[in-house]
Amino acid sequence: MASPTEASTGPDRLGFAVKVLGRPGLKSNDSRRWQNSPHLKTSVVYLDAIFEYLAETGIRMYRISSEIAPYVTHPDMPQFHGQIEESADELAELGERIRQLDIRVSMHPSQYIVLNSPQERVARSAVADFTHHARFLDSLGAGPEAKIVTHVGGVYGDRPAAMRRFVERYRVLPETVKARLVLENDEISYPVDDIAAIHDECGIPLVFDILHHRVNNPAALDDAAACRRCLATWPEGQTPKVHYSTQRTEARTQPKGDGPRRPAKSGEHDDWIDGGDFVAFLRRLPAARFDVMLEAKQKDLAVLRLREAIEAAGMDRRIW
DNA sequence: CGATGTCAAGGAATC
DNA sequence: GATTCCTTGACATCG
Repeated sequence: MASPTEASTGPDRLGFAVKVLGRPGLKSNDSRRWQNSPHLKTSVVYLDAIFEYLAETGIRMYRISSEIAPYVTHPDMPQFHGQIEESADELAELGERIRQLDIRVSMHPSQYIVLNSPQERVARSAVADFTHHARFLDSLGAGPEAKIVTHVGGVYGDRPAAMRRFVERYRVLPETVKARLVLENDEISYPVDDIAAIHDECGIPLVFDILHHRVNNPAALDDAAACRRCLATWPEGQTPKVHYSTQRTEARTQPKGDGPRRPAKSGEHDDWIDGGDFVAFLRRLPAARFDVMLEAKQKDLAVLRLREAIEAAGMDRRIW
């Protein structure tokens, strides 16, 4: 790499999360239960096949399942805790392949990982979980753009105090975690202006999620302004990342018969990305560079379909 | 084989 | 303090 940074000079990236739909039989992690001794090494074999598929389709961004190392932080199952070390060779090899393919990877720990919880036990286990995620990405030899995405957490009846707890706990995280942790606006509790305030306190980079913003935007910031606010929080030389999805407008399962149609729940992801909306969004941010993680139910198929809309629109801004 | 129950974990609303 | 929903898929067991 020519510069100390790793920002790509190619087009910005379009990616998807975890599950592959475009080819039958590809699994994203070893999800067997503990009785059957699942292992990270098995997940790595699965990932290898997924990256082969990504190479064939030219998809250059992918969110790895946070269940990749089964039970690795489970408090009652110490026999699972050494999986990352046990898989060091396999992970190094996989990481080499990921770098050759120039794929940006990320992870997104589950809803149970809550750094700002008033319960010390919960906060400690969040730190342990982040640490394990960082250790996994480090074992791949992934660069600094391989991020771990989280939310602020709960409100607990006192928003300022809950935000302060996030900041205080972020400040004392291990450096390996701080190098990778990024904060996303959520659909219920913490909109962009709140996470921006948290960034101002502790410097954590922000991931703009457009769907969450559209359903949780009390400050009435427009999409492009809110996005710009988040993009500006990233360190020089790292390409920011944005989450993009289209809101489902009609419930997936409808009552049988001629009865009234049931509306979708607010904030539910649609199967696909609205290409016209996406192109319009990008056109409002002509000078900005950022990678886009799509969160559509049709996963990789939605990436492939969105490419068609981008091409048809004849965009100047390059994203693929 | 198809149907059904289960899964480590938190938060919030409800009673 | 206990219960249920949130949301998701796929494993695992049952009939």
